[in-house]
Amino acid sequence: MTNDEKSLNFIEEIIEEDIKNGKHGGRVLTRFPPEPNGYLHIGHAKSIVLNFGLAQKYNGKTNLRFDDTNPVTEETEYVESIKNDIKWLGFEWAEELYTSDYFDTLYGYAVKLIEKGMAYVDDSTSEEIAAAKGTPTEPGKPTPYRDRDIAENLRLFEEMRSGKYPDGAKVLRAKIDLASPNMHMRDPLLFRIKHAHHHRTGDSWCVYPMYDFAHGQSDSIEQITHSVCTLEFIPHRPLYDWLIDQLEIFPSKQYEFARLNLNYTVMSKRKLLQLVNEQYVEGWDDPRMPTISGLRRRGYTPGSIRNFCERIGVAKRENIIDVGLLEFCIREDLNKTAWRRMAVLDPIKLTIINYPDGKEEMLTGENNPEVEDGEGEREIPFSNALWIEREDFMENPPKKFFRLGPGLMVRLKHAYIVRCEDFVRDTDGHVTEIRCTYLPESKSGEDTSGIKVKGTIHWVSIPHAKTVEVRLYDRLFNVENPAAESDFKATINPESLQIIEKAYVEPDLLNAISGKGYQFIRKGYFTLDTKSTSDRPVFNRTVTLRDTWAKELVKTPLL
RNA sequence: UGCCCGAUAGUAUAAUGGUAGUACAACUGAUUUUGGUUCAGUUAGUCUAGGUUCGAACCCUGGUCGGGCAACCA
Repeated sequence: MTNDEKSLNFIEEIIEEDIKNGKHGGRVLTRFPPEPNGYLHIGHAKSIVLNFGLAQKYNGKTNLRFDDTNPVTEETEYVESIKNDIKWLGFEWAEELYTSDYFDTLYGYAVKLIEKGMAYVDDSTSEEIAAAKGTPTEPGKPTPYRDRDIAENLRLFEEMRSGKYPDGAKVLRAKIDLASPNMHMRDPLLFRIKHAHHHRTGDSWCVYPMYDFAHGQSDSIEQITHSVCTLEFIPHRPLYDWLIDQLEIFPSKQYEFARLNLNYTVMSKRKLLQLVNEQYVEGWDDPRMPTISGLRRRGYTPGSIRNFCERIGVAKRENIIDVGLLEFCIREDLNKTAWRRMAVLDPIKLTIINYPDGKEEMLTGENNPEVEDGEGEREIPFSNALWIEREDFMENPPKKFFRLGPGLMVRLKHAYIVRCEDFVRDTDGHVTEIRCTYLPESKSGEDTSGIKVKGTIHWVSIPHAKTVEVRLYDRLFNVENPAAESDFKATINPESLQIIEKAYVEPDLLNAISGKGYQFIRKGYFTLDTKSTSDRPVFNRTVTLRDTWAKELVKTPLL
């Protein structure tokens, strides 16, 4: 296989085979079918990239269909967020559709099934129905209502629809096989009574179809060619096919792939909702959440997420992806696009004793060293009083410490080489100031000093520094698979958010553009928070830079 | 103990009866005015037992392990 050829995933293989055989005239129509009862997360992104990607690749289209058959959990707020997230990811749907658009048709399908003697109204309670279904190892038994005649079933179903009965009094069930080894074929429920207000159809219905009598039928109505869903629907497939067969409608086909799991996070909507409701996080878009909106606020780009979804592949085996791969994808993206700026998060003062008091000069630094022209440059004010990072100085540095310490030299990024001559302690013995001399002939771009130094550090001129708030995020959970714990909330990382109320940044950072990524040199990638204001700028750390020095410290601790 | 799905380096994913490859991670080294980037390289894999075959990750059989299935949820 050459580099140009990319191997196909199993669904692509199926589609190519179908196209080759002229199935549906080579037409490909997929759908993305979210239930509007929560926000989209990175797992949905995998499905979105798959479904829309398949259509793009094979010259087809993708419908967006809200699977809104359960009025009690679904809300318009979720519809809006879902549409927004899909667009942000960069995809366009062919049609915006709702399963609730098909309620009339679905009702008609049910009548048709009753008329064929393939469905019946059951007055049993849900407990009775569950008991009569048997167990995986024992066949089910019929309830007393299974053999009602067609006319009576028709009349009762009509009465269910007209509101004659309270919730739970009756259900419509398919008449299939109570002894089937597949539990889903033991006379599954088709319609249930719910006197509830629906976010789109209002109060016009009090019977609502179940998933199994809505999803496949909606696929068929839309003439979806490839209905791609996750593994847990495999046992539903015989029912999916049975219903389409009995109703004699367009034969959509269902294919299942393994959903995405990411380590150190949770992916179920129920758990995410719990984190939101119980205020472990700020909301669905908290930057620690694996939601699309959370990742967006954190500073992830649509391209990085799409790329991640393509790299993880599509298969049928269960998987847990290392969140490190997601981080790799955003670093790869931001390294090429983020503008470089300097910010000091944990400051200590550095004074240049041979640089005149009150003197200042404007230095320049390219915005982006990864591209040819640097995407322009910005000015950086310099003086004899600077903030540097506290961790860039050590009183007793080891051999491989390429930063400041007594007698050591470093380059100040975009500025001069300095040598540490001295340092000052307070009465408690803490270092409060580092005193250096600088080499005037070592200025960046016009260095004639002939001196080479191993380290370069970032800095901010104290008289020119601006202050901003910086939020550092870490993984939300301390264990790889929180969902496997008896109490997943007990494994929440108490240090998942660290707020630095006063970080010093170079002045140009006040011009930061919302939505753009910035690299704080040597510290990581950051972006403006959605709640940032010009009075009080707030930056979120998207991800740190790779840090081989930190690894070195783990291998050979300094002290 | 019924039915269904699955099993390839640490994690994912290819190889579709003919040299087990790729990415991330890890580790070496080079380059570097970011301990970033980039470049070169190293380590590391077919769950198991049989069978078919000149030849099996791939086909067949048994086993083992993991996951799913009995919501008026989707």
